[in-house]
Amino acid sequence: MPRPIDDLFAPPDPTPAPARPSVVPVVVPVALDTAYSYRVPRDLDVEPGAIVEVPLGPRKILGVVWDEESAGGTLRVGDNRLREIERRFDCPPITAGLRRFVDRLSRYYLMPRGMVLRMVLRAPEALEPEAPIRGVRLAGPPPERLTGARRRVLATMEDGFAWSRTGLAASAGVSASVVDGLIAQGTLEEVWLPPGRPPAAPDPDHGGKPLGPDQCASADALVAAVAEGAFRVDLLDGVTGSGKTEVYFEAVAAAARAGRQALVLLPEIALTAEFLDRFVERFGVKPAEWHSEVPPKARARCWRGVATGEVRVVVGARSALFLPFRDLGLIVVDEEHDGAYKQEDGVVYNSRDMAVLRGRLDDFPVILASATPSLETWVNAEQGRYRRHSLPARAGTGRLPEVRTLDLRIHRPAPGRFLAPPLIAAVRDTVAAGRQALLFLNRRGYAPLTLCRSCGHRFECPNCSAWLVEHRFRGVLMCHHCGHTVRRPDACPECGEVDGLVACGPGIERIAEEVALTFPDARRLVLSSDMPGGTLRMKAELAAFAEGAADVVVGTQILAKGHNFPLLDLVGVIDADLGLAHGDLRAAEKTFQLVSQVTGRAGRVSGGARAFLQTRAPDHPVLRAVVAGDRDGFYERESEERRRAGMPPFGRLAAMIVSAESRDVAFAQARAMAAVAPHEADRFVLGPAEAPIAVVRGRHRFRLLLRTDRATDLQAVLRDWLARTPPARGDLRVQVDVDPQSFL
DNA sequence: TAGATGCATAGG
DNA sequence: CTATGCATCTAG
Repeated sequence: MPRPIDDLFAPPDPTPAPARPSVVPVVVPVALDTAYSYRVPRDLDVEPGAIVEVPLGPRKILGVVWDEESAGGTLRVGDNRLREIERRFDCPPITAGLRRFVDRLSRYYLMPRGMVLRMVLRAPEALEPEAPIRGVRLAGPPPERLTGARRRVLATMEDGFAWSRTGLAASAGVSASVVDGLIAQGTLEEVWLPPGRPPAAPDPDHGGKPLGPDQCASADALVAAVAEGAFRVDLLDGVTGSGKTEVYFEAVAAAARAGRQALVLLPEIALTAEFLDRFVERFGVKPAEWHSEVPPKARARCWRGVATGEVRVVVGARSALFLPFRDLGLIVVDEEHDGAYKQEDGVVYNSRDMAVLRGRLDDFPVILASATPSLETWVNAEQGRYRRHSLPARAGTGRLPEVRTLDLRIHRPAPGRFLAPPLIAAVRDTVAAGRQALLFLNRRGYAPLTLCRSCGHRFECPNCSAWLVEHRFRGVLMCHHCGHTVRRPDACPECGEVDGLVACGPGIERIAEEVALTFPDARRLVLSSDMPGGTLRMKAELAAFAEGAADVVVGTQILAKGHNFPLLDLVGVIDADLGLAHGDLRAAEKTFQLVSQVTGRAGRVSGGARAFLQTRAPDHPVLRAVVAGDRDGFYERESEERRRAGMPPFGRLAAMIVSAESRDVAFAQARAMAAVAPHEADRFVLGPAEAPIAVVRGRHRFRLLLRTDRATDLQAVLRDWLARTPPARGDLRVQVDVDPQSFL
């Protein structure tokens, strides 16, 4: 065969092919930090990044061939007792960028490298080619005995197409054995169906709304950043409803045009059906999705497609950051301030920060979008590390609502009630005008405190010394710290008084009750994350409300998150002081974000919308900033206060999380660790009231906070603390939390 | 992390 | 004596 002409003029290969290394480092997805050495069989070709199967102790597990320089130990080249790599999977290698990402993340959060790699290898089915699906198609005459079930199957098959066995059974409403019976009769025959394809590539020119002038300017800057392709961070900072999504869609389109992959991170993607619709509108196809509710097959397909480069755009939750992109050219972190970006369980990491790290390691731009940026992002923009693009006004015909406080000391609700008269009047007007009202209270249940009228006994959690919250609908008292639940008693356990228990303060159920009494003719809807039906039902109800299926919605946090309610004219915040009181050092920031987001739901399409903040502290700077729409003023004051207190982002904050199944065991360890806290100059705090901060999967957790002013390496301080920590015994676990978002 | 091992205790 | 449960150890 003649050689191509270019080859004839190519200089001869200057160096002979390097001898294949006979021993390579392999990182395995278990709690180990250093790579282990394995021999490479003669007939096997492996390079760093190759995904392999290796023996480890008694089992065989996945591993990734690592780089000698960063393997974390020395390669045991001379050791003749090394075990051998079993096989190499037929799939693209993990890129150098992702390997460096695993290295850096594990250092930053003091996690064993293997545990971080485990998050990359989360779809083991993706490594084997997808098996063809057993399908059936019509092949012969109807069976002799034509039962009802069989008739339904045949009716379903009338379209003449091949069906998968399970799909057919489900669609016809019969069990799979009916289908098998028809195969045995010769009516149907078995065929192999090709496995499903990964989602089609988005079309950057499919559609798009015309952008306003501010949107255009921002979009142009972001598109230019993507075209240039180098690392930088852009903050897209636009008020609620300013059309940020459309703006960053242009950056995604630019990445698609440049033939590079893009990742859009969303908090709590399971709820964002609306986002997917907008994506389809803009790009003509659905994006590949990656989050915990994606079923295994689709998950494997997504992973594989991302690795081969076939999948161009992924929309995902925080874990999508660990997908093995072949050529990632852009990450967008939408609602970057959202706490859902922080993983608090297992490997602790904040994916907003790690998105920036990934962009730096692979040299591509990262876009952070939010109407209420986190303080650290705002400060980074102020200091010029991030470029800031502001969208100060709503897109289209929308206008920001007029926000005012309602001083509850003046506008007193009726006894035992929680809605102030002006808010009641506003709801009435709004509903009468055929528009919608939203009442927000960030507290689940009926009442946060139950006490005995005759002896003053308070119901407290035996684990946490927090008040038990009454859930009247379920008839229980429940601890929101640890989940401890008891049936609501009729009599006081202290003095035995019957029917003397009173509910104090409002929860969302109680507001719903008051709304039903106050507006009996309005169509009402209650939404709370703990209601039966889960995500699916919530999604449906949010969509129904957006379409006008109710006049008044009462709900918790869930209402603050990015939904578009075109008919919404009024927002009432039942307790705007909630969240300002407790000891969370980010309380002001979080309250500002939450109240801004929830009031920002109104007036998305038309002007004249209003928002009321019920409060006992109308002069609180956070509320005044929301009322005045003075975002920059708020951020300036808050950052000044943080700077003075040496709190993040100006000082370093970290925590040890101590957990065990037994509260006492965990607490004892926390105390012991407090005794060896690292450095006199570092200020150290055991969690507030020395109470467990949470119970996660049945484990009581304490958090030990470390605040340090030293310009030293936080990791070094923590490593030192860990080293002097008394050894964890039994099921006790100690883990590090760098820059915790809250310590309550 | 997960499986193997070793030790203490309960039951016959 | 075995069965069982739990803490501890270790992997190339």
